[in-house]
Amino acid sequence: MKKIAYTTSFADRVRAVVRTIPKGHTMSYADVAAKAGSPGACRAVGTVMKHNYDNTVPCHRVICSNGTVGHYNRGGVDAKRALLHAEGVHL
DNA sequence: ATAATGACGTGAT
DNA sequence: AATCACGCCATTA
Repeated sequence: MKKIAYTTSFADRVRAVVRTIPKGHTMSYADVAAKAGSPGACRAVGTVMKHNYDNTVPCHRVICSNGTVGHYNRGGVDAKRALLHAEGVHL
C-alpha cells in the first residue's frame, strides 16, 4: 500500500467524512473535500472515491454541488439515483 | 520525478 | 438555459 504522510491518508479522511453523512442526506464533493481538509479538492475526492470500494462508505450520498448525481462505481448512476431516492433524497 | 487523467466547480460566452 | 473553457487536488501510469 502507501506510506501515510500524516496519520491517515487523504483518501482515509475523505472516507471518514463520507461515512459521517447521515441517511437521507447528501454532500457535494467540494463539501466533502473541504471537510476533509482540502477545499477545492473536489476532483481529488472523486479520484479517491473511484478507488474506494469500502461498503462502510456511502459514496452514493456524495453528489455534485449543482445537484447532479455524478458517477458511481458500483452499479452506475442509475443505481446511485435509486439509492438516494430510497433514502428520501429526491433530485 | 514528470505527464496525463478524473466519480468536480465556477465563471464566462 | 446551455455550452465552452480553465482551474483544482490527488491518484495512476
